[in-house]
Order: sequence, then structure tokens, then C-alpha cells
Amino acid sequence: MDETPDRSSGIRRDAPRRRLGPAARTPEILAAAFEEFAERGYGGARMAAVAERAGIAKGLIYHYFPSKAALFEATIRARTESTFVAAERQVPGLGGSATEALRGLVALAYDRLREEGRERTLFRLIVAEAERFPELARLYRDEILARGTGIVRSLLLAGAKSGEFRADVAAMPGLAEAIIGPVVAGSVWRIILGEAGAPDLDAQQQAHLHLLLAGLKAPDPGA
Amino acid sequence: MDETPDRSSGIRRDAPRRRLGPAARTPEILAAAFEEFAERGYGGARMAAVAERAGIAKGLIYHYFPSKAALFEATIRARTESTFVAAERQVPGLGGSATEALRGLVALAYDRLREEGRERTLFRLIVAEAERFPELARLYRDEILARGTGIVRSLLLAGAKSGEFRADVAAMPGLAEAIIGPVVAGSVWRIILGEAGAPDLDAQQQAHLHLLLAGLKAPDPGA
DNA sequence: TTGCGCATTGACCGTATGGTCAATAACTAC
DNA sequence: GTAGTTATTGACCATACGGTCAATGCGCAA
Repeated sequence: MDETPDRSSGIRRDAPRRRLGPAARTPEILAAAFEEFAERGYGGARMAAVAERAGIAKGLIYHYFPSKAALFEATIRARTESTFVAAERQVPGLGGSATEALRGLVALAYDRLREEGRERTLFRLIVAEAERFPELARLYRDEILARGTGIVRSLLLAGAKSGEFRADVAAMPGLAEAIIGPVVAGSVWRIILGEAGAPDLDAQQQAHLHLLLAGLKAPDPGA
Repeated sequence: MDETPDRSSGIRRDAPRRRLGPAARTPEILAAAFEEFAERGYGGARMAAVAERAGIAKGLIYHYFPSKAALFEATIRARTESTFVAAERQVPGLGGSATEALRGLVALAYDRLREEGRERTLFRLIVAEAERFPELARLYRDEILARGTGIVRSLLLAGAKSGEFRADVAAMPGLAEAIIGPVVAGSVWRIILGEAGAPDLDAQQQAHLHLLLAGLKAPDPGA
């Protein structure tokens, strides 16, 4: 199916047999694997293609990873780590009032949605393969969902304490999930429909913020 | 990998060579195909397994469908049709006031989420394969998302007109998406984490309803 | 009862792919 | 320079899977 009937695996021969060792080679393989898995899904990904992307022979992958499944799990784990550590660093320092913090948080969340980035691809992989790879489910629950709801909950607590939000929102089970829901949905819609076909994100962000402010705020004592 | 090294396709021989014809055989194949695709995804599904589930020889599938891809698209189309036609029938007659209608709509949406049913599986397939099968994206956009937001929008319009909701919610772009977002997210969480691991649905439903009522309602003129 | 059309079978093919392994050569220590 | 370690190769295997097709026999019409 290739235009080159060459039976060689299509290795880049610029640097013939560069010897790297685990510390340098492993990340290269993981990066190549992520691209391949992201584009084709677990079932569609081919180990030979991963090798080609990494510029190495297929056999070398098995020198570092025992199987396709192991490579997949390692890939996801590595990608999640690098992604969400960076994300969490931006969260604190959201401004003084809880209201401002809420605005900032919403803006942050939707900005991340706007990034074309790899995260959407990662999310699609999680949705598609979570049933077959329980590690993916655990990872999403602990590293992503729990962090998201945790941040929202602490924000609600602060707002209720300061009197900006209604007191009962401080400990309403399920509220954090209801608050972040539209962001998750927005991500899914973009996975399914693409950047162009998905509902307008700016409009949704404004409406979402409106809804939250109106729904959470304590009745204005000045009115 | 099977315990039976038998090379025969494992056909059910209870009724040897029952002759059915297109009208009766096609739905059987589609049902079997849906189960297989749902369990293994498109890439992981095997045509031989579909045949086995349907109790027929693999070759017969190709008598009715030209390829695996065609079978997949036909499967999805058939399943969507039967599912969402039934869903829409329950929507009208949501009670008198817009508030009551909103309550009813939220209850309806979450009840559908609670059903163990095939719909979740279908949704997972859509998320996983939409990029490779544009038909899936079109189908989700037109048959599912558009219907959902449409219903919500007409509800908002009615509520604003009657004075129950704030006037500006009648034509706020993106609001319908922000409103249904948590339901979509709830579905995705259940796909990833399963019924047991996902966030509690009762709590989310209550909180979601609270948020909507507080966020949409016009300021009480009696206060 | 006979004859025919087509639903149905199951053996078969080509290929693609995950995984293996013995040979090789790049780097290191001395 | 030399020996040893191991990263790296590429050819190879077994198999699984999508798809094909000639043969078969069921059910209907006359």
C-alpha cells in the first residue's frame, strides 16, 4: 500500500544505529506510541508504525516494553502526568473574591478546551478503551475528575464562607459534578464533531458563567 | 484461544440451515453485530464472531453487507433509529408551568441515564469512532444533540414568556448546551468508570436541578 | 412431484500484524 | 587496542482476520 515497495521498515538512516539507552530512548518511543495510538486507537495502532515514527526497528520496542498493552498503558500514564501537573499549577491564586475566582476558573477551563492539544485525543482514548484497560479508568478518576471536582468544591466552600454564595452550596453533594459537566460535555462534543462542527464555545462559556453566577450567588442584600 | 480447537465456526446446529431471507435475517445480523461492536469496538470486532452470535456462517454476512465498515454503519443507523424515536415520544406533555416542565425534563434525562441500556454503549461507539466514520458524527449532531438542545430551548422560551424565568434566557446562545452538559458528562463518566465507580447520579440530579432553578428563575416578585 | 432460484455454507486465500530471536555493532572500561 | 556489555537490527514465524467463492440444499411455484 506504500509507494515504496522496499521491504525495510522505513527506518530513518540519517544516523545509522545511534545508540541511546533507556533514559533517552524510552521517551522517544512513548511519544511515537502516543501519536500512533491517538490517531488509530488501541486496536488500530500498529507496532511497526510506532517503530517507524520513532525511527527505530520494531524489535527494539520489545526490548523496552513486553507487549502492545504494556506500551499503551505506559504511554497513557506518561502523557497524563506531563499534562495535568502543568495544569494544576495555574489554579491557585485565582484572585480575591470567590466570584472572581469562579470567573477565572471558568475561563481557565474553557481555554484548555480551546487548545487544539493532545488532551482531547487523550480523553478520546480514555473513553474508548477504559473498559478494556482499568488503569485508564483509575487514572481518569484519580488524576482528572477528582482534581476537577476538588478545586470546585474548595471554591464553593470559600464562596459560602465569605457570604458571596448561598450557604447551602458549600456542602451540596453532586454540585461540583453539575458545575463542571458542561466543560466535559464540551470536550466530548469536540471529540465527536471536531472543532468546526461542535457548538460554539464562546457562547457556551458565557452562558455557563451566567448560569453559575445566577445560581450560586446569595440574594443581593442591597436589593 | 478458545477451549475448543474445533475449526468449525461454532455454528448453532439446532436448526440446520434455516432459510430466512432478507427481511428476517438482516435484523438478526444487525443485532448480533451491535453486540459485537459494542463489546469490542470497531477495530476489535471480528466478523466471524458476529456470524457466530447470529448463528450463521461468516459468508452469509457478506451476502447482505458488502464489508465490515458497511455493516458497522448499518448497525449504528438501525440502533439509533429504534432508540431515539421512542425517547422523543415521552417529551411533550411536560405539565403546565415551565418550572414543572423543567423538573420533568431533568427527571426524564437522568432516568434515561440510569437505564443500564444499550444507549451508553452506543454513545461510547460514537465517541470512539466518530473520526473514522463521519456518518456517526452527523448522526449524533442531528439525531441526538440537536433534539436535546431544541427541547431545552423551547422550554426556555416558554418560561421566559410566562415570566417564570428571567427574560434574557429566552435567547441566550449556548445556554441550552450549558444546561444539558451535566447530563452528557454523567453519561461519559458512566462509560469510563462504570455504574459503580461513577459519581452518584441522584446527588448530581438534585444539585443540577437546584442550580438550574436558581439560575433561571426570575427574581421572586413577592420578596 | 419436479425444478428452480437464491439463501446458506465452509473451506480457502492473501495479507497484515504482534511478537521472537540470533546476529551485529556502538559504546565503555581497562 | 581489546574485551565485554547491551542497544539495535531485520529477517522470520504463527496466526488471526477480512473477504471470496464454488458447492449445496431449502422452500416455493407450477
